[in-house]
Amino acid sequence: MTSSEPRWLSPVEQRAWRALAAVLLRLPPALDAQLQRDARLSHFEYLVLAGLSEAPARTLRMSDLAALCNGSLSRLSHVVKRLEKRDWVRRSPCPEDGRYINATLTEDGFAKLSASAPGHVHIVRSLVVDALSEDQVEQLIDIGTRITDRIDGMAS
Amino acid sequence: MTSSEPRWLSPVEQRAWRALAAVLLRLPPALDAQLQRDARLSHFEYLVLAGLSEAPARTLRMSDLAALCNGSLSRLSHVVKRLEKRDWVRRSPCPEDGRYINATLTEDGFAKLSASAPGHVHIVRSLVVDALSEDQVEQLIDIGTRITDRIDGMAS
DNA sequence: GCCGGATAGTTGAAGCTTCAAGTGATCTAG
DNA sequence: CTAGATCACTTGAAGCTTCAACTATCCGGC
Repeated sequence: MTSSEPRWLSPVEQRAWRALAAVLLRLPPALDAQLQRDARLSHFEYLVLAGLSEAPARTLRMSDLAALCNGSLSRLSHVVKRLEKRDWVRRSPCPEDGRYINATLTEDGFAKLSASAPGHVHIVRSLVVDALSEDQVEQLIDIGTRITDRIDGMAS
Repeated sequence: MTSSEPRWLSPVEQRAWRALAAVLLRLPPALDAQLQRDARLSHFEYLVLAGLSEAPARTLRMSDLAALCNGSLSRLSHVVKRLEKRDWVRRSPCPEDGRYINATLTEDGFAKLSASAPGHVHIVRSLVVDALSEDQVEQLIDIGTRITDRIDGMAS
């Protein structure tokens, strides 16, 4: 028998998966709603600005930035185009290797991020961090890492 | 001082939040990719079929189904329209209260779900459930519930 | 040197979600 | 009994993401 009955989830496993699925479905809209309302920014746009702000010279190659933000290069390209239009990011080809493009956070972009950060941190605290015990915060690091490691290992 | 310096995240809290954010950004595409490739279904479409399949008479009101699937009524309405076009779901007004609409899983829809379920369960196992220890699976129930409870309490 | 392949990024179309506005049914106050 | 409010749902447009195709640069062998 090549493909017999699959191993269905046990009741506990089902509850865990449903709990995670609910978070996957409902947390992103909640985060986006706050950022959209208070800063007219999507969560992914915020991540791009935040990622650049912590890089040396506030500059990162597009591909490195995409990996940092857990997004595809195509998605990033579209988003950076929008951010460039608002003068929060600038793009310039890398002098050493013409294939690379460097994205740089502008002064305006940094100001925008600084203004938006408190509100964002506040909702992350109230919906996630402050909802969990200290142990759970530690557990979340391990749980999240294990899941993303599995996703990384998918190209096998 | 009305709004002083916000309480930034501690290093451990940051790592936990980043780990969760990575899951939010990368797990849904991974699930969608498998379902799209093997069943030409989005994860949300799968959830709709699965939700109906477990309901009495494989029928649920649109608004109850939306809540069950953690989606907006508008989103569900669009998705059910697509599923109806493929003859996997049927809609009919509720006789008792003309405001409600009942969505029913068809025989074809049930067959489609049955055919898609093993592949979906397999990826949920390999990316999530089997990646975690027993304790972590239990913890995930509590962590996820706490987060969604906070989101529920947002209308305050 | 130069051709083929690999790498980095962009683009446009198609598809999905959200938002705001709209429809129609039912409740409720007077 | 009826006018207005509320509720359940739908719709169309706008915006975002994905996918596949494309451009442009660089490396490696000959």
